[in-house]
Amino acid sequence: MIKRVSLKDIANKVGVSSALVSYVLNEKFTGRINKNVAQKIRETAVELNYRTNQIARSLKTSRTNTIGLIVADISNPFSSSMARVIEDEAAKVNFTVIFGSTDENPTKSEKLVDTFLNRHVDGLIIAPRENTENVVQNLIKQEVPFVLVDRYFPSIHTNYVALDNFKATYEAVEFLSMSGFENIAMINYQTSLFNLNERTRGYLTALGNHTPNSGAMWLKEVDNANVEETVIQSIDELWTADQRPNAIIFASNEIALHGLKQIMKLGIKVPKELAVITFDQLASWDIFYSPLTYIKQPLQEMGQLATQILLDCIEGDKKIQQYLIPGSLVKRDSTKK
Amino acid sequence: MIKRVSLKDIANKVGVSSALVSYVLNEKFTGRINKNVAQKIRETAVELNYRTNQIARSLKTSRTNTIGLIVADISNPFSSSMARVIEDEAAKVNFTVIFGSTDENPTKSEKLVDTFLNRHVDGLIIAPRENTENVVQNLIKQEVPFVLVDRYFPSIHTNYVALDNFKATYEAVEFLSMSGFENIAMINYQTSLFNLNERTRGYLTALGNHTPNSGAMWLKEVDNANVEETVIQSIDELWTADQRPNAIIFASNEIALHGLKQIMKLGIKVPKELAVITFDQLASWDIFYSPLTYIKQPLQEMGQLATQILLDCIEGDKKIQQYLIPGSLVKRDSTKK
DNA sequence: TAATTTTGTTTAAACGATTAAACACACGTC
DNA sequence: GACGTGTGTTTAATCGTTTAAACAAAATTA
Repeated sequence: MIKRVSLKDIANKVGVSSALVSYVLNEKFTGRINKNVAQKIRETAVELNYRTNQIARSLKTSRTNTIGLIVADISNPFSSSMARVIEDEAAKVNFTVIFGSTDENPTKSEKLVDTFLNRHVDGLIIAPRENTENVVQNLIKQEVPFVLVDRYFPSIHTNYVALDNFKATYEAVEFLSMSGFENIAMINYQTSLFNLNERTRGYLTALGNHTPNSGAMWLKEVDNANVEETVIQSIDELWTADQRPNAIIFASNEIALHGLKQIMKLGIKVPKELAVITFDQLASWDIFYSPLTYIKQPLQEMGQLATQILLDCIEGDKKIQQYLIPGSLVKRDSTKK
Repeated sequence: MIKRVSLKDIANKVGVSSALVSYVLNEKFTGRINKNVAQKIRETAVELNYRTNQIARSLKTSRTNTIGLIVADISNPFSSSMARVIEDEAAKVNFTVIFGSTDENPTKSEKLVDTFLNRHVDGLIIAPRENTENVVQNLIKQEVPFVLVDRYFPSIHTNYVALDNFKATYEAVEFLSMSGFENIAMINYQTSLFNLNERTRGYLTALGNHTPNSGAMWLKEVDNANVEETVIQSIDELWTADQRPNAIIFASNEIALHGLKQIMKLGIKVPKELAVITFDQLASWDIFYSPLTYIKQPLQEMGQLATQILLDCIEGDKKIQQYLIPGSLVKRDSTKK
């Protein structure tokens, strides 16, 4: 790359000290500085095409105006949509976002946090993977500003912004019941992640209320490491069971995509034979032959809130902020009786 | 944030100069340095939980080990998948990726490039938007290492990696013809972007070869600023025309999603009444009632190649590298006669 | 034994900004 | 004429690394 123009270059050209140039360009002490000199400096800066060296500035100010975003996989539509919201929100205050995907891999998680801290990000937004409580604890110990999104650990006192998963699935089940679907199945991950288990809890609680003693015969939990296969198997099992469900809730967009494929393969009629509710807002849901009813996560709100909380935190705000945001059930053909 | 440990802290604790600590931790002059002292330094570094301040290092070395990725919209599956590949490829050589979305907005494009250059990224990977030749020209003038992906300007001599769009659509049309679909429509953007026009050119050329004098009566070009509406309108027009097409190619995943919805709405039977081919590999294509035949872009290969070329370029390689990579047609139900 | 080489380490100057403190000068005041 | 007060600008230290060059002591050579 070509040699870049520094404050000193401007200073030399104008015939002043580089301190003065810095003051002018940062609009400090505007009252005291000679108007003509200031003008001259600004003109020369433009003329030489000066751009601040953020690196040097960061070293001095120990602020990088950078947010680190850590998600499971940036190519997942949920993550990338969130990334987009955060990017926009950060840009408003001149922050940039660097990102990394953990692949739900604990070593990668730690490594990413490390890398980002080496780069002195001002703060982190993290969708933490399973069993990374220690990573989070470390961040607290090091007083790194951070916010958890989507997922959080109820046992750790941190900032977080997440969907009210319990309420969301509870309401989904309730809606199905009200619509006349009584045999409601659900496929979720076999996991220790609190937020996902809240989905199961919402499901079971609502079932308890509406169809007493239904037990958990229609709850399937699939293997994170082998989602496709175990989802297919779950659908098969549900469909060959003595008593078939007539509705199903998929607890994630990934599960839903595999599940729907198997539903198509088995020729199951949606919603006639099986009503379907899924999570997240995906373009895909529109082009399924029976447009899907889905639980919409308020991505925009969650992303903005998370960014805002992080910025507060970076500004030194010590107050811990925790938000559970309600989802909304978007009702369409796949749950029409 | 808590005060961080510096080289000096280690140096003081061990009783040596910080230069020596730097040499040890960077494994320079390993032959000369006393093994015991080196060992002691390494131990102390671990003990104090030292992490290099990348900012300081960057200032000195003028290398940030950072790649700037500029796409139209990170939440688009094509962009986010590409981002993921680039992230992984960059991580292998300890590079981090910062990203920004231009929204196909020229001012935002320039601003992003500016921001990233201020942050002294070592290089850029860009999917350039329409009419940003000047931005690209500026990068060349400033000798900033960069690679264009997906899109490029044939008039400017730059590194690029893109799909062989001409060939891809040519082959798609050819395949449809061979399968017995003669009345082939295409919906593309009304644009000046070379790569998209190559799709049109491939389509028209193939048509010329296979169904002489068919003209362009089935070619529709939609408005970038108003995609949904104009796609719907295009489908309607095609379907009410004197002579209906019996096959259609959607030139992007965005166009396809809108188009498929309208196809569903009109009750058009795929592939009986209308065969469909679309671009990109999306999960959505699997859950359309007639799984879609699509032109798969070799994302993995493109992302890796782009990153590799950029790294070469950063290393000082002056050779311009240009790649057009063939896509592959994944044949499924939506084009079965 | 003196000169040279090798070995191990330190010194000090960068990188490019920020910013507290110092400075020089003009002006008014007692 | 001594003193304060404002005004406009500069000096110089600092952030935490890297790295060429200097240095001192020990080992080798002549």
